[in-house]
Amino acid sequence: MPEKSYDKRTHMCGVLTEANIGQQVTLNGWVQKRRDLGGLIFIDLRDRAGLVQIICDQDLSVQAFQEAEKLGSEYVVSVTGKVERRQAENPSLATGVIEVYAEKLKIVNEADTPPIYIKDDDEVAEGLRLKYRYLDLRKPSMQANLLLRQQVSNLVRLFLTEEGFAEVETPILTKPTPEGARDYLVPSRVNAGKFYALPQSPQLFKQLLMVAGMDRYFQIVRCFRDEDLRADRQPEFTQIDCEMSFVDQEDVIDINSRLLQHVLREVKGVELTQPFPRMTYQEAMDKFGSDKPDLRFGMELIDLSDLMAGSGFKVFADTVEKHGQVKCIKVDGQAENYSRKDIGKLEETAKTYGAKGLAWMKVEAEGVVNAPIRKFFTDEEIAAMLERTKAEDGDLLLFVADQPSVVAAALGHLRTELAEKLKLYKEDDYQFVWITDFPLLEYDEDSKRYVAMHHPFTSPVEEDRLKLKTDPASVKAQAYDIVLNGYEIGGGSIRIHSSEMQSDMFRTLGFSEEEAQQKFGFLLDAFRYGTPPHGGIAFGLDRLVMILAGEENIRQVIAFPKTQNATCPLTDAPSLADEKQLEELHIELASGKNSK
RNA sequence: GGCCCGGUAGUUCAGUUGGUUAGAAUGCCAGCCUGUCACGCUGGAGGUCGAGGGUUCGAGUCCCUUCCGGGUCGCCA
Repeated sequence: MPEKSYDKRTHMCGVLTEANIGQQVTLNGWVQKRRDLGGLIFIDLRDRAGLVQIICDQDLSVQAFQEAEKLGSEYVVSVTGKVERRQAENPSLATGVIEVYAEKLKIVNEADTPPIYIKDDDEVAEGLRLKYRYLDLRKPSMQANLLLRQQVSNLVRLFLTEEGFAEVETPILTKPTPEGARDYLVPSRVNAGKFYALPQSPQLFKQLLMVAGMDRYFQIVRCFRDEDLRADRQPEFTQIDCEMSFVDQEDVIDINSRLLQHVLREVKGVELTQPFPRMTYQEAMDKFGSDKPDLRFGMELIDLSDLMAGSGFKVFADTVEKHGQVKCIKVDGQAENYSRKDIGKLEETAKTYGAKGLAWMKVEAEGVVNAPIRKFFTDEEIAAMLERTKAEDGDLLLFVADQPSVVAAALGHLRTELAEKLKLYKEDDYQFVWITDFPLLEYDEDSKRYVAMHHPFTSPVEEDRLKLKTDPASVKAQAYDIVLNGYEIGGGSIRIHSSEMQSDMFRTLGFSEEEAQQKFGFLLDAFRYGTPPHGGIAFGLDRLVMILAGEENIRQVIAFPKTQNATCPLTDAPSLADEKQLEELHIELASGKNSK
């Protein structure tokens, strides 16, 4: 019988310590690095557990030495030898006090020179990293991210299971949803001309599971949305999806706060106190200009509208007159560090969010205000502004005057941009906040109708129920988002559980009776057979793991992500279909010609 | 769909006002080297300057188009 190409390993590379000194071990791994000193060859051998140094000395083993001479980067080898204490320790390596004296070395498989560096501090273009993802994933940081992801999934799964949640799978081939994001469509071969959609979320199925009496459901589930990508958005992503029966908003918030507390404790060793902070949507927008405020730092938006109403600065006064706002943020101690040019750049940022400009003031020594707009204000007005903003010498004030949504967007984004630049927060700080009291509906100018802010199955708060017909815009929703460090990592609501209420909601959204029946008839039917009050939440697992991993990009915690173009450089998906396949699927391309 | 940034050696980048043969580091190849760990030393190979078109005596450099990557606005119930 021919000898196997490798010897069975006894240990992982990265786990060897002083305790193994004197032991004979067999390691299987990849050549991270070979240092050939002529008569002596060092190899850094890598596996998932880490690196260990192998030493090949011809006085000890001619076989091992001769094989080692042939090694290149990323060759797969099998090494047997004795663990010994090093002559010179390497404190930067976990296994740095020991090394393995190779007695036998087998080249298990050769490797072409890798096109990208396989080390954590590389700066290889991301497109290349994705094309050679199987090499990129050999990097310790990427392996750590994937393992962290598994750890979080496991913690969630165990926690929810212990809390009585049942894990149930729901269909991936499902029905297109009229509201919400664009669907990925899947043609049906056996039903000519008909399509499934990939789920944007298992929303309706989890509600049906509540009707089914499952009481508490969860699923760690892939979801799909055919929208443009961002650093924190992929077209397919994973949700931790939960639903509970006979609960109110407080119940859902409580259990999920405890879930997050548990995850943070286990993963980060951080002890968060309960209850988590709360903020209404309105308060978040007013103070932070965002419904996902980053609470790791202050720099809140300060409203000066009342002071500016009759001021000498016409731009501000007129804006207030037209029901707009004048707000500012105070950048502590940065007056000297921001030149006009720097402020000009900030103004460009403000303009991307619709602001017409960015006014500024620098408070110099002894309360003297330096600003192009200084001349428009009386001393009393300046004094009032300084008092309101609590501005001190050396502070920089940045003002935006516009309609409230523009002021919020512009100052909200400036706030986070400045905080990042000025490092106003610690990387290992985890600030959760629940955002509540969202509006149920918002008016959509494009379609000239109300659309659900969360989704059309969200229940209004009890006291606003009757206003659904008379004053839809003022109705608050029993909806809540959980925000971590400025990222929305989850959101949910108490759902509508009566058929009539759900019909009312569809009417408010402008659906005809027929449309509602055709699109959601199955839900309305289900609701007639004894539906418990229910509600739930869904977390974005990728985003949560991204934050816990300290990454700024969701692709870093997904094994095989898509590029901004929603393509995969590794597999070259999406690709053209062959003609036969299209024919089977009853598809004719718009060009009129199906071809490769 | 809009805006911004980028694309030059396998990789990361530099490349002046448009001007001779497009450079560096690293990687790779060859030789030397018994305590390296960013090993060292010597030598070498390696380029469709993303693609196409234009301006020019002359384009990596200027103009137009286009493709690709990243960020972002819109979009993401």
